[in-house]
Amino acid sequence: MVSATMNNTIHTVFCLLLDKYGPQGWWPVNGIYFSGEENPFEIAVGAVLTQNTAWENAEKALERLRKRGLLTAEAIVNIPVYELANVIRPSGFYNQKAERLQLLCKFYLRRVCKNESPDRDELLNLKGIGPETADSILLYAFHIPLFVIDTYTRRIFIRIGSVSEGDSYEKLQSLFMNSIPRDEKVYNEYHALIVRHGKDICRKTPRCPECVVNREGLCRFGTVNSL
DNA sequence: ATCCAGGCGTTAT
DNA sequence: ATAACGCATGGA
Repeated sequence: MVSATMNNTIHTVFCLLLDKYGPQGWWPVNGIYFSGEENPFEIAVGAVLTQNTAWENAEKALERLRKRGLLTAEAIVNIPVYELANVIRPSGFYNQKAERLQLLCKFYLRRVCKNESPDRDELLNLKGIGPETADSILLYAFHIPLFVIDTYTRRIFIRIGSVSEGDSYEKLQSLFMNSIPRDEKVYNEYHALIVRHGKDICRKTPRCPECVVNREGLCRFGTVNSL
């Protein structure tokens, strides 16, 4: 909106990534899993299942849950935890995730049923819900404008030079939220683009020659790194 | 065969 | 306060 917010690296990188990759369509808003409407509960479950896990694996677990009619909070709290664990096995860490899904579902039944968005602190108090998962749920399921920080975000912007190694989650989140307009759709898209870029180009061993950010001279790592 | 995924909690320094 | 570790499957 203000010119100061438009002319910064964070904003420019968003434009570059969007131009390069196009919209990512994250958390299938129009019903890959549900024909018709978006399902906040399912997005929340997916957010837990994908923790430190490839999305494809989380998706397999989601499919298995749905096929068994287990994609409701009631069903998940009522099934024995070891059975739930077995169903979500493809997502990895299935024992912890099963236990923690049940805690999330109890919270859901107690607090979220009536179209209310959950409170960030309430989510953080649940075992198994950290800042990234909480913000993912609030952003992608409830459309609350919170910028999600993950390992890709750190890696990419450490290399660009905007953040340093030890910076806290909150510090990074503030940086992003103060640098770009508080628009839920922008936050949604930007985080998805960061993940895409981190997977494809800014990997652990980066592919700097193929990187648009590097091409525009915005990444100091790319100029040092020859590969 | 190794490495890594859209983290988090617990335990050790 | 922060570093190290366990949790686990599936794809590249």
